[in-house]
Amino acid sequence: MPELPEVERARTAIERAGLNRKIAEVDDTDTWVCRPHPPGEIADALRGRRLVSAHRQGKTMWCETSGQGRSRTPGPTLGVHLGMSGRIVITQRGGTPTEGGDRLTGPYANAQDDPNRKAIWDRFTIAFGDGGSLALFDKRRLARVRLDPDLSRLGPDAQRVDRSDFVERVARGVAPVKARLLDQSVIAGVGNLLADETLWQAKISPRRPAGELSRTELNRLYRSLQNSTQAAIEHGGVHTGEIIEFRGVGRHCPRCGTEMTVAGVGGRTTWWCPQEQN
DNA sequence: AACAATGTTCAGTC
DNA sequence: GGACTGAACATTGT
Repeated sequence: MPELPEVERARTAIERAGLNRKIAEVDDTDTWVCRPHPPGEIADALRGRRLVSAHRQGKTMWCETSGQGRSRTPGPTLGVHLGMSGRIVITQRGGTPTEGGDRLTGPYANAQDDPNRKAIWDRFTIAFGDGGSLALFDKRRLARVRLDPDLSRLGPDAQRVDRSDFVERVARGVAPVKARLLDQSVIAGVGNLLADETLWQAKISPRRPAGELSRTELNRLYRSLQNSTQAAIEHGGVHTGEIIEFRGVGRHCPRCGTEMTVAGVGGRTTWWCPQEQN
């Protein structure tokens, strides 16, 4: 699931329900998700502190932490990347399910109250002193947790980049424009579904070489990206986009009725309308 | 059983 | 070195 809109919602959930609660214990024993930190390293760094703010650039999130005890010196930054399927689940005092957090829905709804969920799919957990917790739930296990994450290779956030910066960065090279949009060092936050949605809205073929787009097309692409991103955040995620339900064999373009085309572009399965997207 | 999956990274080629 | 492509990564769902 997680592209920029889902990560933004997770960040908001942390901001609303996960801050300023004392960290009593941390389970960082999944050495794959927490690599390269050895078990206990993240726990030792966080125990006794509090998360004090939640930030995001593209699909990368991080929390700043408080000093310990009377110390005014801030703690380390806790970086979280949701990977392909990670979600943040926050519980309140006494473990009440996810009030204010990201309630599990859709195919994972069953896992919400599954007693085995924690043991099997919670890859990283912070236990707060009040009895609640913040967990990284991730079936696919491609999520990442790390201290003081390196953000230097991320481009500007797709939601905050201004138009001239966007145009200058995207309109380069001979690679397909979709590949350019997916490159996190160019613009951070666009994933496979949001890219298809944006290109469909802008009526631009995903295969067009990025450097050959006209000024008009680039402006349209920028607008479409802003619109589809904002809509996805408000409506609950990229899966709420218009084009998403038209990914599938025999499906038709919701605007013109032409049968959708599928092919690999930029290394990902890509759907587009061959009639309108040129 | 084989393949795709909303993610990143790294090896290899030009 | 930069630009670009494709495979690998761990696991699940179809």
